[in-house]
Amino acid sequence: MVVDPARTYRYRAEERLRRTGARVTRPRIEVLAMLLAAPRALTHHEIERQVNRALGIDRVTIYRVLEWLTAHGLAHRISGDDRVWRFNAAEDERTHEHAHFKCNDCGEVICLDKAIAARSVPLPTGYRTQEIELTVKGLCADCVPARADRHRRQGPAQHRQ
Amino acid sequence: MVVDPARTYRYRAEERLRRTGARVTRPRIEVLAMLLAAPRALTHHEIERQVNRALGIDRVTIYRVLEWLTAHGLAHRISGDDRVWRFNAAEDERTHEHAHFKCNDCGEVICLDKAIAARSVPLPTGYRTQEIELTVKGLCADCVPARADRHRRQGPAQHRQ
DNA sequence: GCTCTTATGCAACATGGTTGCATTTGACCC
DNA sequence: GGGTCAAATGCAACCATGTTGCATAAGAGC
Repeated sequence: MVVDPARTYRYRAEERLRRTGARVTRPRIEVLAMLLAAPRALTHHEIERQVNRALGIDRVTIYRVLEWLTAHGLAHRISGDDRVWRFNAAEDERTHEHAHFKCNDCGEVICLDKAIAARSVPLPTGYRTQEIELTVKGLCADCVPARADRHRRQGPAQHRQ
Repeated sequence: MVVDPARTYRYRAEERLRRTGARVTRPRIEVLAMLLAAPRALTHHEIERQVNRALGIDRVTIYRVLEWLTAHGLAHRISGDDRVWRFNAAEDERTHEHAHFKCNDCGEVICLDKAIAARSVPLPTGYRTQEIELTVKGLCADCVPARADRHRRQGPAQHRQ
């Protein structure tokens, strides 16, 4: 039996939305489905390009949907050093460990959640830890081979947004 | 013997600038002196408020000076989740470990460099680590006691910028 | 299908940072 | 001390990312 993959993600998205008790709307379904389908964290831009073009959903709505999904634990937001937020579907509706990898060349961000035990870090007296965020930066599998080459000719790639 | 502390920092700043071999200018001296004097990372805003008001140095120049200091290893840039860059004087002109504490209440950022051994983190096949960035978030010594209290009355504080 | 709340779309705005270009200035040389 | 010239500065205009206010549309319970 052949299934349209996008449809499957939409269905899963709808289900999750329904569980929150809030309204299940087209923009929420589409954005969450896109996050569920993505193998890495997506920027507002990437989502807008697809969802706005296909369905004419407004960019402000997308911002608001992303904020709402984050607030309701269906997605989480990763802030990098390029001043662009990236979003993931929350794997299992509990908070995750905020461990990420970011490619210094193409800007790709992926989650590393597992494996990273958030150990305690010594702080000055009186300070209190609430969360620990670990970001590994480097080169992703696509950029490791491409890099030396590309740099010789034209400098680093534009980051995906 | 009594010494004007600001003058001392300016002197140290000048010395470091001179060692780079590049031009030693007023904006560079002032900005670097301010970073050297600060016990925590400063935002462009904080620097601008002081340096622009006192000396009329342009905000664009401050941006460029900060960029230049960073590129020359005299300062480093910390990017938080509020889309604001913060700057530290580089302690010893070698790269540091990028371990920071950020207060979730007032936004203060301090360096934790020591103590945090950058251990290796397992990545997917083909990925390569270049740097590891560790940010601990929580409450600073000033905000731990103030918080419960303030929250009851008026919500969290504005971050410093 | 009616009603009421909530979400959406649109336009205008805010913030943080960048670029282009004419003018000024630090540093080297005499 | 003064001349020279590349490099730094100041200014204005710009850009990217994200926000706000408000009128309209559309879920969901009945």
